[in-house]
Amino acid sequence: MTKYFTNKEISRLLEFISAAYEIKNEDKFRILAYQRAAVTIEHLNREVKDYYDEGRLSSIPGVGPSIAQHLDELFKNGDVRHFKEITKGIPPSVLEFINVSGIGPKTAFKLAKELNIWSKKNALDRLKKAAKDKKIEKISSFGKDTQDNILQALLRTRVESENIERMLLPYAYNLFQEIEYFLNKSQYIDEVKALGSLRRKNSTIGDIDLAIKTSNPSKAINYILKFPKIKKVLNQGNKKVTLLLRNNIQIDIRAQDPSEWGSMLQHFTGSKDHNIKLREFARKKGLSLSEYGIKKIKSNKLMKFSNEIDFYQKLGLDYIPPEIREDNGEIEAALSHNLPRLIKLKDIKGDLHLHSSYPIEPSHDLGKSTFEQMIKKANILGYQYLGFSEHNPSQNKHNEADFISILKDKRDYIDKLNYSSSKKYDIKIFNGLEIDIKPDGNLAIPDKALTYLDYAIASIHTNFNINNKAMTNRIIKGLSHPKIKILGHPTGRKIQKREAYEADWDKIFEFCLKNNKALEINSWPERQDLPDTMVKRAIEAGVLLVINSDSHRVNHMDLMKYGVYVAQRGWAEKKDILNTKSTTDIKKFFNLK
DNA sequence: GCCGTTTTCGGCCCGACTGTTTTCAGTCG
Repeated sequence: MTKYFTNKEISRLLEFISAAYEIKNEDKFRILAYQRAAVTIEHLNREVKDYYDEGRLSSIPGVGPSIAQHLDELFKNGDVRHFKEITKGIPPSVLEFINVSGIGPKTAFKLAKELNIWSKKNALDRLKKAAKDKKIEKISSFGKDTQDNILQALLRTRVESENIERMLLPYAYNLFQEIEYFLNKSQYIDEVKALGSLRRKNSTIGDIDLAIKTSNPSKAINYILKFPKIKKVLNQGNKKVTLLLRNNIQIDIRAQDPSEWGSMLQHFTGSKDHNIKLREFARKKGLSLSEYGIKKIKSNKLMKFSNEIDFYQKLGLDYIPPEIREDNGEIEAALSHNLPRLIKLKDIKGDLHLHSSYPIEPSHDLGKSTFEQMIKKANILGYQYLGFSEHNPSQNKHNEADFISILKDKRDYIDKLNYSSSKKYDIKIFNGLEIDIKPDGNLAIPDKALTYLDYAIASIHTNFNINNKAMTNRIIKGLSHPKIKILGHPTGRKIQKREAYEADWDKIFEFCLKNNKALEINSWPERQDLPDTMVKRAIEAGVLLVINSDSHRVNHMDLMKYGVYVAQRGWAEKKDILNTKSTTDIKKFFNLK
């Protein structure tokens, strides 16, 4: 009888084994191997259980014959004998403690032992109490400062566990701009740049990383410390400073000389996985990489780089855009000159998911801006077409005749609009609708009413918790009508609020490819749906995507850029995105004359 | 313990900062 373990549970288990090895002073490369396997599995976009069922556990990167065998045993028996032996004498509380910033395996073990905190339950609360009771400073090799730091870190860990966690990208970006504005006022700071996950345009951001270009780091850092929103300076040296702001956001700032600016950007942009892979690659060429440059290992000679392009070129690589530095094959592609030419915001020629205030008596929320206001904005954005796709009229308040009359009226209105606005703007207006896919897969609108539309988006807004097979069939059935051209916010996830629903995406991709349906990348910051990893999968499957803002008012139309970022992170090129195409091509895709 | 376009054996990313046992281990990114 096989047991089920989630990726997260397996990742935590391997992390615990790694910690146990570290506490026992085992070989550091074995520790590293477990750590790497844990991290890979945490970020895997398929279930480890699927690999097990296929007998391919060791095809997971970082999982070799030994770990594969242990995982095999885990799925078969529910536990692993070898793991039990290793973790013998290691308190489970250690796994809780190492989540606290500043506490690693060794410190965790010592705390657990000296304070006699064994079980996981309430481990952090008990640690906090010990710190408050000044028990930690009495342990040998610990002092008052360490005790204070642990207490402070525990208070922040608390916040994390309450799910306040990570910022959405726009929030992080606005905060960065505020800091940037302040820093740029200093005469000692030549340039300020967002690095880390912010520069890579991750959908969520933990800490804000940024760099300053300066020839006088100590003066520059003194200036930084005057930033008004600082609650606490977490650590401070000659080259970097870590701040905690009043909103509990952590800011890492790194100062570097202009001559080393390029290597520094590369180093601090990450991702960690990308950098590790890059340094391993460099090492094989006898080179060692750091934020200071590229060093020839034999001669110990350091080459400096003022820009990143030269840095990558020195390694024989094409310049890799920050958005795809995730160790997803970009280094190999850069070596063989096969990097994607990522889509840009200016490639976008229109927006096909807009909710106007047109009184359509919808099932969900109506937009707040008029057709005219949105067309005017589209003109400013340089768009060539727009698609209005309000939610379908509510089912329980309307009969078939009502549907037909409402949609016929909207058709007439749009036709007139196309005629009148064509004198003012060169923008084609498409008459769309966003239609609910009901739990049984039927559309929430009578067939006859669909004839008035140019196209429609089908979306799931209710009954998310059905099984994989039922959801897959529901989506495919919902997409089947010829007027349906787009699957809206396909996975249904809301970041930090709702998980994506279960579905067989390979099957859905295949259906879309065969039947000319596009999958949406919804730009709404808390959706960003499809997520980047799914974008990459969809593109590899050959499916066409469309980036939409899902605007409910005029200023939302500026959110398009966040959808473009997701597309970039998923390796999308212009050709992969429907709304980079001309009005004529869109008409063809909609089967219109 | 993992891994391979120099290798199936012999390597394995690199440096900053902190606190304390004051010379370096532990932790982090």
